[in-house]
Amino acid sequence: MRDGQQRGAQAGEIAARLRDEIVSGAIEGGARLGQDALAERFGVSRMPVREALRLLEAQGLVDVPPNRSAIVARLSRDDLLDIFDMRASAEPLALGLALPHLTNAQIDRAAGIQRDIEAAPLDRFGDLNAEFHRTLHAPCGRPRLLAHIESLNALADRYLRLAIGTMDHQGPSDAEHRELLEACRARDEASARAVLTAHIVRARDTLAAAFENRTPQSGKPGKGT
Amino acid sequence: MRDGQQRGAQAGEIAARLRDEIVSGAIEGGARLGQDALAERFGVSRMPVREALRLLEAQGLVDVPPNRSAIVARLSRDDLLDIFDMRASAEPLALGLALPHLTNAQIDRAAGIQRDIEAAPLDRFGDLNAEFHRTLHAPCGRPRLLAHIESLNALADRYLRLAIGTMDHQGPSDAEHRELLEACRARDEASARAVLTAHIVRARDTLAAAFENRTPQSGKPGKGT
DNA sequence: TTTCGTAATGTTGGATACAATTTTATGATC
DNA sequence: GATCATAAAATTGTATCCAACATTACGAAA
Repeated sequence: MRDGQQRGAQAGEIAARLRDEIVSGAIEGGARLGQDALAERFGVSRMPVREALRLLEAQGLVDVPPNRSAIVARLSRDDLLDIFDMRASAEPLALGLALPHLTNAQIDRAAGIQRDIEAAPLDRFGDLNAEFHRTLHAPCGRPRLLAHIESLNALADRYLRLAIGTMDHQGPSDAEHRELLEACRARDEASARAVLTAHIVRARDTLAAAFENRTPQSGKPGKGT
Repeated sequence: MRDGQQRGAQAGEIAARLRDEIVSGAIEGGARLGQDALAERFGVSRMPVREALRLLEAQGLVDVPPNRSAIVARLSRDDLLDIFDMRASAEPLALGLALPHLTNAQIDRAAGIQRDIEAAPLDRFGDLNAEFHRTLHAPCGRPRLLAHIESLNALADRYLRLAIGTMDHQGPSDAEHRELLEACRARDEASARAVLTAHIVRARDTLAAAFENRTPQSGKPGKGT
C-alpha cells in the first residue's frame, strides 16, 4: 500500500478496499473496525484510516459512534426496503433523463455487458450488473444523482450477495434487462422507466424473502481486522 | 467553542456552523476554506477542521481537491436541476410511505407550522419549510431516505435564498402546502404525491428562472474565513 | 513586453505524541 | 453465585511536528 500512489489518495484507497470486503461479505455486519488494527494492517498511521472510515460512514456502510470503535452496518429487512425503494425512485429518474441522450452505441455496449452477465460466473454478477445500469444512466449528466445511485448500489450489493444462488433471481433479471434494452432502443421513456421500476421492485421482494430464510449470521461482534 | 461540548463533537459543531454560513450565503460559492484559517477561527487544531470539511464534502456543500484548499461548491443551473429533480423523486416516496402512519395530530402540527410560515419573516422560510415537510415525512420510518432528503434540503436552501423575495414564490407555495395538508387529511396517497411533486417541480422552475436573472456573484476566489 | 524556468512561500497530508473516554478486568459485598 | 464499585487496559479524539505538493514571486532569456 505504501508506494505507488499519489499523496492524498491513501484514505480513498483504504476505503475502497474496506468497501470491497464489506460488500463481498468478507467482513460481516457488526464487526468492529478498530483504527489501530486497520492502520497496522494497511501499513499507515491512524489518520488516513479515520478518513476512510468517514467516507464509508457517509456511504452508509459503517457506523462511527463518537469515542467508540467503528462498526460495520448491520443488515436488516427494514434497511433492505429503505435502500431498494430509494433505488426504485432514483434509477428510473436517471434513466428517463438519460434516454434522450443515449446513443445506439451505448445501448449496444450495455447489451454486450448483459451477454457477459449471462456467461460470467455468479460472483461477478454484482459488478457487471452495476456496470450495465451505469452505462444506461451515465448520459443523464447529473453528477449528484449518479453518485447517489452508485452509493445505493454498493449498499444493495450486500443484500444481493446474501441471496445470489439461493433463489431464482438470475432468470427474471436477465429477461428484464433485455426488456429494458428493447425499451431503450425504441426510446420509449415511459416503458423503460416502468420496466426498470418493476425490475428493482421484484429484486427487492425476492431479496427480502431470501433475507428471511438466510442462515442467521453470527450476531456477536467478531473482532475485526 | 472550546468549552461546553463533548469530546468527539468538535468536528460536527464546526461542520454545522460552516453549513449554516454556506447555506445562508454568508460564505459564497468558490470561497476558499483554508484549514489553518478555520482552525484559528474556531480555536481548535486543524484536525477537527479536516473532519468537518469531509462531512460537508459528503453532503455536497464543499469540494475538497487533494493537496489543495477546500472550496465552497459553486452554484449552477445544472446543479439546481440535479438537486430539485432528486427531491421531486425522493420526497413523494417518503410522503407516500408515511401517509398510512400519519396521525391527525401530526397533520395538525404541520398545519401549525404552515401558519407560522405565513406569519414569520421571509428569512425564516427555509427552516420552517423544512420543518413542515419533515413533519409529514418522518413517519415513513426510513432513516436513509430521511437523511437523504435532509441533505438535499440543505443544498436546495442555497438556491432558495438566492431567489426568495425576488419572485412570486411564497403565494403559490402556501397554497400548495394547504393543498398538501388536505390530501393528507383525506389519506389520499395519489393526490398527496401528485401535489408534492408539482410543488417541488414548480419551485425548481421558479428558482431556475430566478437563477438566470440573479445579480452575478463575484466569480473570483475571495479569501474565505 | 512576454514567456519560461527556478526559487521562495504557503498549504495540505500523514506520522507521532498525549489526553480523554470507553471497555474490560478485578475484587469486594450482598 | 450475582452485582456493583473500582482500577487497569485498550481505543478514540486532538494537538503538534514534519514532509510533500501547490501556488506565487522573481528573474532571466527571447
